[in-house]
Amino acid sequence: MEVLLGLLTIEPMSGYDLGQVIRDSVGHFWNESYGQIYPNLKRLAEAGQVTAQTERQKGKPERHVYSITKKGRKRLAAWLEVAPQPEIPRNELLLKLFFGAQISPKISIQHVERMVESERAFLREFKRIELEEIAKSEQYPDAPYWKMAARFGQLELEAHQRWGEETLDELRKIAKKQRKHTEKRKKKSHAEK
Amino acid sequence: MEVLLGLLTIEPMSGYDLGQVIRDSVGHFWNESYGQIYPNLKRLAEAGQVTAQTERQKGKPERHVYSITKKGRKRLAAWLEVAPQPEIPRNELLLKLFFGAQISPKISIQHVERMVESERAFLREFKRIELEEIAKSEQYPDAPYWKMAARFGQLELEAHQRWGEETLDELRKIAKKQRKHTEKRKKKSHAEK
DNA sequence: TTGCCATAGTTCTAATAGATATATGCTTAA
DNA sequence: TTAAGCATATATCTATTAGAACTATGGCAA
Repeated sequence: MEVLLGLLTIEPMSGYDLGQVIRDSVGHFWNESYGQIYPNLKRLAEAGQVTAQTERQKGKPERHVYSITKKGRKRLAAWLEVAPQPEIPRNELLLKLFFGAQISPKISIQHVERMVESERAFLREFKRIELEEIAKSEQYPDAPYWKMAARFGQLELEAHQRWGEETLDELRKIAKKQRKHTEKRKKKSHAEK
Repeated sequence: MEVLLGLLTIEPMSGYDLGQVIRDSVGHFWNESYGQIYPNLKRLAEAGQVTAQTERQKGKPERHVYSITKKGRKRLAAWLEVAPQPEIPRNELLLKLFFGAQISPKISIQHVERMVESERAFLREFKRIELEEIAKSEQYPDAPYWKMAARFGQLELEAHQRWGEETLDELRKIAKKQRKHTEKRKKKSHAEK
């Protein structure tokens, strides 16, 4: 909920815009579905923490643009000062890997490869964002903070890539060992025929 | 739900045990509340994927020990082969940092320091676990997989520590600059009196 | 004309954390 | 002796959330 207030300090926006901006600016560490955005904007408006202006648009549907109020800024500031709660972890890849002995190592290899590949694309995206932030840093007082948040994502992705490489090595060793073992088995069974 | 099946492949356990084991073994990347554990065990039992045995205990309440069935093993294996979905991020510290320009840098410093300190304790815990895993690795076919999952946590924590240090440096610079600016302001306002 | 896409918003379902509560016993302190 | 605290063990409930599914407005292309 407070992410809406935070983003409205940058500029007034519609619910749809907020959804887009959340995805594009804080999406690597925060998520908010439209199922929450719209009802929460309504709540915030009722509480006098944002105001809504209806706009007619050419070629598009009519939209409600929300602006933060003084009251909203106060609420945001109060929230920002509260100690953050830790993230609740829920990493399906790791859970599947943890029980990996129940399946072929080839499957685990695929799971890890998929992650490594998709996160590589995100890493490239961070490089691009970094260049943009440098260009913007004179315009916005928030920019150093944005950069710090982005840096977290970058370091995390680098750690994931490193882990991915190590883990693929290990899994390939296990797969090789198993193949050997399977071949041994086959040989033995052939000899028995 | 499938984490329950996975852990029951290791040994039969009660719901309470499962809660403890989840916290202690996969807790750095997976969470499951008792609000899910009990209803899900019931569901799994109804589906014939686990069986329940009631035990009387001396000095403690009666307990239901669950064992995985063949059917349960099949379900687990099928689930393990499905491509994992990415984690939904929700990192409150980063969100609060992102909007840090709205508050004093001192508050942001506190938030980051708190994280660095608490994750340092987790890092020490990983070192301890690592020694244990080495000792166990002959006993369990799963042990290499457990080690890989633990390694992820370790690398992630190291990345967080690194980020924390960089970020505290940066925040301290901002705070210093602001203090200077505030003193300049004070001087100026004093001169105007 | 229909389908697709983008903008814009709403409702609904399934899932989850964690708070709260209950129950069984044992131990310790008042 | 009683109450509180603790561990084991389970169950219920509330608030929150993602994302699927849906509706609406327009424009453009097949």
